[in-house]
Amino acid sequence: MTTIFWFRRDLRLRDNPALLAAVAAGHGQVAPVFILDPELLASVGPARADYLRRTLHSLRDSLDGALVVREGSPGDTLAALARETGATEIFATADFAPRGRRRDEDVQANLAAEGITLHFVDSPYVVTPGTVVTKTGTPSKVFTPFRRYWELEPVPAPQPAPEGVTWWRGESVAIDRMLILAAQRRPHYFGDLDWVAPEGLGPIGEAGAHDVLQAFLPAVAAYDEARNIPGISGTSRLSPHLRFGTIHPRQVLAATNGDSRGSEVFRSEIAWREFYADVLWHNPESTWRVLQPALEHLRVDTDDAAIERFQVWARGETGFPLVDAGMRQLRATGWMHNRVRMLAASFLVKHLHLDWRWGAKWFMWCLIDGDVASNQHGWQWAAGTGTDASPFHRIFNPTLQAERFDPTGAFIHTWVPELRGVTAPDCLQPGGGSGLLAPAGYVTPMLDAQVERDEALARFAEAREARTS
DNA sequence: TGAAATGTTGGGGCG
DNA sequence: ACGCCCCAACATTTC
Repeated sequence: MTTIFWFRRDLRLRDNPALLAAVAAGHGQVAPVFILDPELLASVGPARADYLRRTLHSLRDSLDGALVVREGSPGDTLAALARETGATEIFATADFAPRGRRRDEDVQANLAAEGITLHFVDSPYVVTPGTVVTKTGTPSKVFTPFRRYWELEPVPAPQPAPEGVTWWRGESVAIDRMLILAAQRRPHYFGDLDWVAPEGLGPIGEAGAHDVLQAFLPAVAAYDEARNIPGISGTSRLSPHLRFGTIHPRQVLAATNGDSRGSEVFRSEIAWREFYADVLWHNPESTWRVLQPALEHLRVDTDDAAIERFQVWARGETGFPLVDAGMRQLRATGWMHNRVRMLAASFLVKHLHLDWRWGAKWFMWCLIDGDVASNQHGWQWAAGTGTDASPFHRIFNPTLQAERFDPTGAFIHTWVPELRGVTAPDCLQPGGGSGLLAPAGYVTPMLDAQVERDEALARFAEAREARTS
């Protein structure tokens, strides 16, 4: 009897244990479905929705056009599809983010009432969130011990794509309805910030993911140093593919298991992704609530002037070249180099005195790899509010970061064209330098970094005092 | 996966 | 030869 395979964050055919389970249970007869859930899509950012749309076209191609796309609530849609196909079993890869967990529990219960079994198999992670525990059986709140236990977990070998499957074919709505349903909920502080359709997204879909991985392999050995320089292509660029599961981290680890310092550091970055998923599993509220009680009442600005500052930051017009370069890269490509993400986040929290949630929201709006666990905890790390986060008083100096990580100004010149006529070290300075030939067209710095650093530390002291008194 | 302030040390110039 | 000072380089502390 035909089974249903519900695609979610695992948009691939290779190394997909849940899909293999669906094929086995259906004796080769499977109805592959992706559901456009208006409720969920409404708060998905436009960049990621567009990326997902392209990925779905690629998935449909690799299924010979058989991907069934339906619009509606997952429970009703799956029940209807079960009636059409006669299926009584549905398979999906388990989801571990708070909203997905809630949805999956509801859908599973509703389908069970109709005699349909929804099976959850595998996870988007090498090690399923919640399984890594210390010797005392408690989850690890600190990354380094987490990684030590994580590394001890067995890594199953990647499995091939299913063969000899007869894909069920049925009616679909247009994949491109994604663009209409997505990005409906805009926070007020975005104002009229427009969305720039990202360019240069790189190879799309499952085949694209493997192309990206292959292209990265020669660079793995140098990853430990190269990954910090935004001006060179030293990172894997796999994040959007891991986000949508066009490749599984198992497959990535299997290909990068060398013993160079570079591959060790790269595996560690995979471990960070899994650590954050694990933290979210144990603390679903950490999506929007700080994990450090001491910083719950850190004073942040929310008035009109603060909203204006937020938008200057989002547009990449702060006058701090490396921050602006990163923010413009984000808008133009839907992706930002991690080194610059950390700097931009530090700047929003420590120099602009804004709520990290605003920044996290903007990143989720623009990022093609935007993932609740990694994004929110990355922000909590930068804001000093997370578990095992950077202490609040670690404040990035935008100029020093530029001197260290973009010493020639290559990255700045790519994204801040106004500064192309200005060479390093001038182009690394606020406003692009204070030489006689001040760069035409570039903005003057929106603030004095020294002054705002002191202000951030004062607010930090204030929050700590309020906590202890 | 901070930065800045403060402290320590040791080489070398100099009287 | 010796003490003194300067200061770069590095280490530690503080925010």
